[in-house]
Amino acid sequence: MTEQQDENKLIAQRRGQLAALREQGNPFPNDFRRDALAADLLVAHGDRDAEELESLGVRAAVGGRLMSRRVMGKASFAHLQDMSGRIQLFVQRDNLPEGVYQQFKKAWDIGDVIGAEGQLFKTKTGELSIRVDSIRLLTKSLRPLPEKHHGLTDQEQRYRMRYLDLIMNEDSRKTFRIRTEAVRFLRNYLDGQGFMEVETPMMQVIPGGAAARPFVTQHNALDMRLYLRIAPELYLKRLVVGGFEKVYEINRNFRNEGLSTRHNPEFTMLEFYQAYADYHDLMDLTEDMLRGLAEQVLGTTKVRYQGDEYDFGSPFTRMTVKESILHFNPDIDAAELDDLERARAVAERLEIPLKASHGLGKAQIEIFEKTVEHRLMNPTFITAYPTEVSPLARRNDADPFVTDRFEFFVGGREIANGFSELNDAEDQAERFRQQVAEKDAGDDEAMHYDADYVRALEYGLPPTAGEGIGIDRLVMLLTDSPSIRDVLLFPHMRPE
RNA sequence: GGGCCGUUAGCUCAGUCGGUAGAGCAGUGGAUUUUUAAUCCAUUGGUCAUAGGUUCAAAUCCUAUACGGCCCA
Repeated sequence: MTEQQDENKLIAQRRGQLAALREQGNPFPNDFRRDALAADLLVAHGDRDAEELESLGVRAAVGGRLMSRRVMGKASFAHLQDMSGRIQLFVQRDNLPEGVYQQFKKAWDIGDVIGAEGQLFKTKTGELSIRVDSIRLLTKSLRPLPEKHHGLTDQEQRYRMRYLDLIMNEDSRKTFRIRTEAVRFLRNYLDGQGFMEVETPMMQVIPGGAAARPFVTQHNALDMRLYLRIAPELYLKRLVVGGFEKVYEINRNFRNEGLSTRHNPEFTMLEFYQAYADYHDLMDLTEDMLRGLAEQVLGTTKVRYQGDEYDFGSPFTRMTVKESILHFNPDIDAAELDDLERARAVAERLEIPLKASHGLGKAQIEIFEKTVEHRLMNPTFITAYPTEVSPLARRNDADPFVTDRFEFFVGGREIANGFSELNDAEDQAERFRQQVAEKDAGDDEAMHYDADYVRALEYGLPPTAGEGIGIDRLVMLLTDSPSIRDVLLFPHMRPE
């Protein structure tokens, strides 16, 4: 958008007012100091009656954005909005120095940032208000705010101009406060369990730890290609090798994929690793942590999402991939899932396209994703993922066809993925070689061979379990948001 | 990538069968010293997303493009 394109008469008018204000001095002063927030005043004095307030004579200086103005001749009511909420101002001509009321009425606009001071009182309708005896313009706003009662509803504008969305929509402010509170809870929880927060590279020479297409960038001085990370996993496990036996990181991952209501190119992941633990321990931890999270952030373990309700209070369901397929597909026989040819026939019946290179494990997962995943509504752990689709997970001792791995689902969506780590360096090397073969065969999401990671494992990774939790999807659940864009302050958008 | 829907005043939205572009809020002028979607009177404001096409005539019908929303892969 060019500078001039969206100018209009309303903006021109305000520029005129600003020019007039410049004549009188700096229209952007920064010497006003407030001593109260709207919500704090309401908490402290909202319940007092008119006489009590009058006798107490409480004064307050508030700063905020002018959100409404009702002029009734020589007196006006207005609402000021600050970071905490809103408070009403009662502005009277005869209570202000000569000329100030006229400025308030004519030169200032809704949307301007104002500082005001006066005594608290109750209006005859009982609303706590400030009887203003001092008021100043602190920032002139040049653009008109959206309509006061419908607000800003256009999704595109809400995403592109989040600042305006935040000014206008309390729901939006609430969503991002919950997001911050949720992340804070998770940090506190893990800190309390003795985990250490760390930061690992966002730019990697070999993008590892997940199956995804990376973003590519260029380091000029070293003249080399670098990748934005798709996961921190392999670095966090190097730290466990180094003796930091309980670590976590909350940070951005980048995946070069399409956009959808569940996908943004950059998204936030919590990953944590714990030595001398297995995937059962992490399921227990996850269950306790997420139940506590819901209680802390929502005040209840019943999470309402898009008209449904998910119960985080009861023990989370746990079943294997195969059990879940049989549970949701009564027409499939257990034996059909144990034979590649028969599993392929099942996939064909379900209209799932399989590549010739896909083995039995991949076939099972395709059937699972098509028929089970979207039906896992209440919190559910699915375990025993095939080794074929789990190149970094430890094989199960009793059944090496599967790994000691789980994924966690709520509302039909994958929220977390965890497993006992593969710490057999020779097995890991072999699995990397298989991934490379798949990449050579055309799978551009297959992993690279990471020789330094294998070398780290050769020094010895203690028995360890690790997990990743998708923060954005978790916050979507907690805030009843239908799109990932609703929980990202600045979601990725095509250029205007 | 495919399908469906949307784009009209600063914002929220109407716009009939193709026949002069509408409302509310905001703004502007006026009245108003307890309003809170304040009220009352008057009033300004439009590249109907963009580019083509059909037609005597297009916001309206057709095509393409852009951006967005929803669903599917």
